[in-house]
Amino acid sequence: MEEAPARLRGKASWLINKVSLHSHRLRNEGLAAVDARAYHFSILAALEEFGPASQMTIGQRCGIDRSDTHAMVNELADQGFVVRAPDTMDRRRNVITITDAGRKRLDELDAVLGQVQRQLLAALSPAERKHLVALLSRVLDSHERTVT
Amino acid sequence: MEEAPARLRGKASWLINKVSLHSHRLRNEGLAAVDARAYHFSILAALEEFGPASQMTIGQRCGIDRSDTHAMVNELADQGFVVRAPDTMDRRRNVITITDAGRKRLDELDAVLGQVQRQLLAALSPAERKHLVALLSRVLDSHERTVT
DNA sequence: CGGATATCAGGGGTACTGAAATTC
DNA sequence: CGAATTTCAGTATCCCTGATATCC
Repeated sequence: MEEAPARLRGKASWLINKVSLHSHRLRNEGLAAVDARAYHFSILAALEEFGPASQMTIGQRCGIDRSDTHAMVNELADQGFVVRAPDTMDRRRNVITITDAGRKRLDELDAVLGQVQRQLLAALSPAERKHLVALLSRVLDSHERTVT
Repeated sequence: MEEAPARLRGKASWLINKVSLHSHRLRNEGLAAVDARAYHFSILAALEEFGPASQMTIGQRCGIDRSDTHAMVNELADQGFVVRAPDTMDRRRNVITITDAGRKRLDELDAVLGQVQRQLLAALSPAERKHLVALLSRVLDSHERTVT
């Protein structure tokens, strides 16, 4: 790409969008190599950290839409990384539980995504990477807290 | 959204994706209020800064796909903000030129997007906003330069 | 001829919406 | 009854590819 117009280059919204595209590409390439998708990692991470949960709860924790959560849980269940079982206490719910294979898968995907972070932020020093993560976290928090 | 899993919160790729979603939402809301789209601003900015150009060149400068460039130029031409004329030197090309109305429109959209930046980065101090833009610019440059 | 541009048709992924069925 | 959860069907936008026609 040629040099972009100054009015674009200076805008955070444009930069974030462009960096997000590179991030998407690197992430999907890395995960495709192990036959996984980004949502797989998100869901497994939520189940490992917070324990078994309904699909609704998983979606809220990961920021995944209810429709998409359903499809992704299906894929993970087909691969044996989670188990879907009806909740005996509240039969509207399904309880999703991570399996031992799912835990291994989570660690595998975490390693892949760690490498993706290094590729994505290769131009920054370790201290700068932490600073970028901190700044983005504060921006994100400010928008997610106001929703509630 | 509830608190996301730590494995997600710490990853730059995940943060960028989430922030990008908020950015998209704020930007589209702001632009929709004046009946515009993000690509309109990009194209007008490129024409104003670099002068009349073919659709191919505009696309390269703004990072817009050739198919989308065509449709967006159509919209801008319908609104009288640009003029499309065949290039007398090279009749494969269309030369796109910004109009006076287009220049006014560019300033209008720039003001809207300036407000969007302030909303998006409301949690950060002016110095932190500059730092974030600088970090993102370096990340972006490192990925766009290697492509060539 | 090869190479470049513009145009059209359409695919694929992601985020999202509406509505039905079930259960609390 | 209203509210919550799951599930399915479908929409919208964006990014991208393939193919064709035209012209250098």
